[in-house]
Amino acid sequence: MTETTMTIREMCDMFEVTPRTLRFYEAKELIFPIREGTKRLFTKRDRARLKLILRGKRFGFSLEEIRQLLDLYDADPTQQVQLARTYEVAGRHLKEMEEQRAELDVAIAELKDQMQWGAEKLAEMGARVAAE
Amino acid sequence: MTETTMTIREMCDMFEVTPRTLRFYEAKELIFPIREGTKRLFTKRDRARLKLILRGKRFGFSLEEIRQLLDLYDADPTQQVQLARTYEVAGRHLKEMEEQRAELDVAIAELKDQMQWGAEKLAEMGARVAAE
DNA sequence: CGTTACGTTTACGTTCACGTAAGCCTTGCT
DNA sequence: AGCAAGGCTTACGTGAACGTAAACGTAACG
Repeated sequence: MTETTMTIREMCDMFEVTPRTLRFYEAKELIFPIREGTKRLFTKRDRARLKLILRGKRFGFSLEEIRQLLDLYDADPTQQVQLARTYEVAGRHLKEMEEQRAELDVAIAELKDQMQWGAEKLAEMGARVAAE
Repeated sequence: MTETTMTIREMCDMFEVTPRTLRFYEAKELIFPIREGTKRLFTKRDRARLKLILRGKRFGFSLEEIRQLLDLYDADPTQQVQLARTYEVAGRHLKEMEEQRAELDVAIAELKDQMQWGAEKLAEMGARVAAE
C-alpha cells in the first residue's frame, strides 16, 4: 500500500491552514500524524479527517462536536458497544444536519426574494443590474 | 399600526437568549431597540433581525458577516448606490449559501452511508438497531 | 563549517461572543 | 415608608480557536 505521507508544510498548502492549526488539532486529538524522529508525517487518514474537520467548521460545529463525528468514520467495527453508541451519536448529527439543510433552503429562498425586490427597485431607478 | 414592542425579558423568553446577548447585539449595532426612559423596547424590526441573526449563527457566520447581511433586509430603497452595493454583497452571500447547501448534501449523504455500514456491522453481530 | 530552511516545543497573547458580578435607578406593591 | 423585582451601566472574566514570539534541533547546501 502506498503509505503516501505528507509533511506539515505540504498539508498546509493543500488545505490552506497554518502549522499551528494542525498542531492544535493534534493536541485536541482530532488527527494523529506519525513521527519520524521529531517531525510529523501526515497520513491519508489524517487528510480524510482534516477534510471532515474543515467541513464541520463551515457548518458551525465546534471542534469537540466534530471529534465525536470523526469517530464515526473510523470506528472499530469489532467493538459492538462502542459502535452502537457511535451509531446513535451519528443519528443525532444527521438529524441536526437535515434541520440545518431545511433552514438553509428557507434562508436561500428569502435572500433570493430580497434580491428580486432589490433588483426591481434598482430597475425603477434606471440602473442596470448584471442580470446574467 | 400595532407598534407591538416587547421588553427585554419577553424577548429573551421568545428567542431563548440572555439579556446580555441582546445588549451585546445592540452594542454591535445588530439591533436597535428604542428607549422608554432608560429601558429598552424591542420592535417588530428587532425581532425580525434577531431571527436572522440566530439563523446566521447556526450557519457559522460571524456577527460581523451577519451585520452585512442584515443591512440587505432593510436597505433604504431610495439610495441607489447603497442599494446596488448591498445587492452585490447579497449576491456573494447567496453564492456562499448555495455552496454550503451543496456541501451539506454531500455530508449528509456520506453520513447516511456510514450509518448504513454501521448498521450492517451491528446486524452481523446480532445486535438490534432501532431501525425507525 | 557556517547559515539557511524547515520543523519542534513552550508559553504567553488575541479575537470573538458572550458570562458574571457589583452597584445604581425606577416601579409597583404592601 | 420600605423593599423586592426588573432593568441599567461598567467592567472584569471566560472558553474556544488559534496567533505569535522565543529558543532550540537538524539536515542540506555552497
